[in-house]
Amino acid sequence: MELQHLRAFREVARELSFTRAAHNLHYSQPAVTAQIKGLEEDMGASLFQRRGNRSVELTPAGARLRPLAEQILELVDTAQHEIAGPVGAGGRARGGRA
Amino acid sequence: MELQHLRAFREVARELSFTRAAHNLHYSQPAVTAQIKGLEEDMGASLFQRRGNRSVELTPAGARLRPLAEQILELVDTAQHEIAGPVGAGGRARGGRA
DNA sequence: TAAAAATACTCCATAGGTATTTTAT
DNA sequence: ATAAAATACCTATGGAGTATTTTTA
Repeated sequence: MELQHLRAFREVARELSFTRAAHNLHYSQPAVTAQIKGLEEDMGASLFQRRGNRSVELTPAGARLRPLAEQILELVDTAQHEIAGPVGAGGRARGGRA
Repeated sequence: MELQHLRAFREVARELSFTRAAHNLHYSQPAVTAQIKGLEEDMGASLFQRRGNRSVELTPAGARLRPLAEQILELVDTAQHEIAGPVGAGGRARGGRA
């Protein structure tokens, strides 16, 4: 499982569109398709029900993954702020915080 | 941030040794060094205090990251079980717990 | 037919390995 | 001198893009 794939998954789940998700994430549509595919293989389950041109919907597995993905990404975000941000402590404040 | 890097981080943090962590994770020592380095650059902070041959210790930033990393990886693990487990065929959840 | 996802193909970045060097005790 | 991490170097995998095809409403 890769965080990038989870991000793609989250976006597609929100948009219910690979194309829009790709646009939002600044990826090409095929890239998102590949990311989701990779995640699906990784999870051993289909996450979305694709149907040609219109309507993408979450499979039961996708629906179960959704909240987990959000939690994970939120935690990652927290980590990024907790660590990257207040690094000055213990080390040395690089003149940042006002 | 990459999950693989977090796994490496977690292992090094536990072992306080790049070599042992590498061994446990079935990676080469340089691979782990690179993973940690990547994570550090990604986080914008040193995570370990390396000192030549002996003694690796967590920096304050590393210490802060540790619990977050464990939470994230645990959640990932949960996801892997929740999704990959009860899905089986890519089709439908058969009376799965909802 | 149209709109959206999948596929084919290529390129480049990077992850990983082996061999070696550097570092600190 | 030794033990451990860092560095150098090479290779292979895969992630991303563009162009195109397939699909179904």
